[in-house]
Order: sequence, then structure tokens, then C-alpha cells
Amino acid sequence: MTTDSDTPWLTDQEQRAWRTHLDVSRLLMHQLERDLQPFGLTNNDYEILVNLSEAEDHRLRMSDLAASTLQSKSRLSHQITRMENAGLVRRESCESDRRGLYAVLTEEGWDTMRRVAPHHVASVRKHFIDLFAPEDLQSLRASLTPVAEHLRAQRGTI
Amino acid sequence: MTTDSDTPWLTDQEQRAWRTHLDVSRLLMHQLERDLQPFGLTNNDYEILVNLSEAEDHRLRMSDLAASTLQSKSRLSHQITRMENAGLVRRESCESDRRGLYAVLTEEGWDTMRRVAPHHVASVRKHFIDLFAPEDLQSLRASLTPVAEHLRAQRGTI
DNA sequence: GGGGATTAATTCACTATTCAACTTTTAACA
DNA sequence: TGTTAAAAGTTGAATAGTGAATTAATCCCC
Repeated sequence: MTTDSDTPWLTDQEQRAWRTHLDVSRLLMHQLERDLQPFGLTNNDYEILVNLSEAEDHRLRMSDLAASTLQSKSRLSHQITRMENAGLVRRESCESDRRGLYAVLTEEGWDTMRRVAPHHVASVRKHFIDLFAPEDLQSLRASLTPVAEHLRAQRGTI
Repeated sequence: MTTDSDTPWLTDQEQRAWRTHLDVSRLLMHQLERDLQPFGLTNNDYEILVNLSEAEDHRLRMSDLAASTLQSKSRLSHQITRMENAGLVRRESCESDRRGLYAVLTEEGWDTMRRVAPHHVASVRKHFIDLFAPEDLQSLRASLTPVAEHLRAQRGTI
């Protein structure tokens, strides 16, 4: 059993690193959300638009989209319904597998993406990327990559 | 105006760093949430418990707690109501300012905290801290700290 | 080719979060 | 002092997210 006295508590240094990471994650998401607000988009909306924009024919299977955005299928389903109501995407059935559906970018969705992307990139730069020295950004990525891999290996389906 | 051609798009390196950071944030929160589930706590619950545990007399003003957990007052209010119903905290009125309220850890809340903390720390170690070389953790903190400061300066009230 | 497991996606009921409106108390200051 | 502004906190309605149950199609393999 894990008892208090044999618990490897975080050192001061570790604690600081951990809390800083937490704070940055949260504050950053808030700031990006705020910067997207004038365009009527949430972070989640934007991420869907990015994924579909980069996909062949601007379409992805619901499952794939859920996997690449790290969301549950249920959540994605709701999300796509909202975006469908907003006219940004539509669902299309899949011929090769009749259980399946594609989420497809509409014209309006694509226009929105092209219009908003520069502002979003500017926001990401301003509040994150440009605050690092280039070599620090590299080592950030280098040290974070194994963490991401570890975590991907851990999770089943979200 | 920002047009497409003068947008300083992210380089490949930058993009990778950015997406890795995003993925780690999200996957990590999910994993920690999952590890807390057996104890009937959410990440939010746990964070409140930590803050109150570290506070003098195990109590904090609602506003201070909201500020230190980076939540809106409204959200915190709902959160504390839930935790009050679960018996983990209680509200106490403040003599010096009769608008004010304290959130106070109950005995049960404190017991819960002591019981769960070792497991949570283990989880943070396993899925984050121990995946870095010590010097990498240091440079992570060093490069993230200015970002946190920048973001704190940006936000008004969440 | 037929029965059972698996997969894709949605739905339903519940819980959590947001945002604006509101109440009460304190602060400011003319 | 009065009276207006600001702050602390809550509430309620609307929106978003979760997890289990459900439906429908496909896969497997004997």
C-alpha cells in the first residue's frame, strides 16, 4: 500500500515545473478562445476546421476526426451537429461502409477557415511560439514528444 | 489588414512544437482525471482540495480561490456547491466583510485529501514528471515561466 | 451462409460550464 | 451625509460534455 511516508512527493523544482505547465495550458486555451470569439468560433470549432481543411477532399470519417482531435465519438457527434447547424460542415454518408459518415467542410466552412486562420496563427504566435527562443522551442518539443507518446499509449479510447 | 500572403504561418518545427504541447495538455488532463476517478474526485475537485489544504486554517475566500484556480466566480460557486453536497467543503461567512464567504475544508475533505494525494502525486510522476530528465524539467519550467507571466498579464478576469 | 463479435455512429439522461442578471455590502467622494 | 460606483458572491437559463445504452452494418470463421 502507498503510505504517506513512502510517497515520493514532488520536490520544489518539480512542483514548480508542474504547476507552470498547468497554468500555461489553461491560460493559453482561455486566451486563444478569447481571440477566436470575434469570429464566432470556439477552439473546438477551429480544430475541426483545421483537420477537415487538411484532409483530402475536405472530408474525414467521424471516427478518424474523433481520433485526431482526441475527443470521444459522442462529443464529436454533438460538436458536428452544432457546426452543421452553423453551416460550417455537413454530414455525408459513406458508400463503402454504410455504417460510416463523413464530416465534410462546406463552402462557408472553408471560407471561414481561410478568413480566420491568419488571425489564429497570429494569436498562437503572440501568446506562445514567439515567447520562446527558437532553440528552446526545439527542446520543448523534444522533451514533450515522449510524454505525448507515453500518454497516447496509455489511453484506450477517450 | 492581415492577408494570407503576409501571414507569418508557423514553420514545420513550430507547428510540431505547438501541436505536441496541445496534445500533451489534453492527454495529460484526461489521464489524471481517469486516475482520480476511483476516488470519486475530478481534477477540479482535487485542485480545490489542494488549494484549501495549503491555505491557512484550510480556508480561502471564494474570490481568492477563484483567482488561484483560474476559474470564473460563477463556475467556482457551482463547483463549491457540488463539493459542499459531497461533504468535502463548507461555506462560512466572513466577519470582516459581510459580502464575503470562505470556502473551508471539512474533516472529510481533509481526510480525502490526505488519502488521495499520494496516488495523485504518483500519477503526476508517472505520466509527466518522471518522463523528463531532471535538466529538461528545469529548462521546461524556465522557458514556460515567461509564457505564464505573459498570459497572466493578458487576461482580465476569466 | 448464418450466428456472434466488433465497429460506426448516435441518442438519452445527467453533470458541468458559461454568461448575464441580480442581491448585498463596501468604497468613494462631493 | 447621501448617492453613486464597485466588489463579492449567487442564481438561472442556455449551452456543452460525459458515459452508458442503442441501432445498424460489417467482419469473422466454422
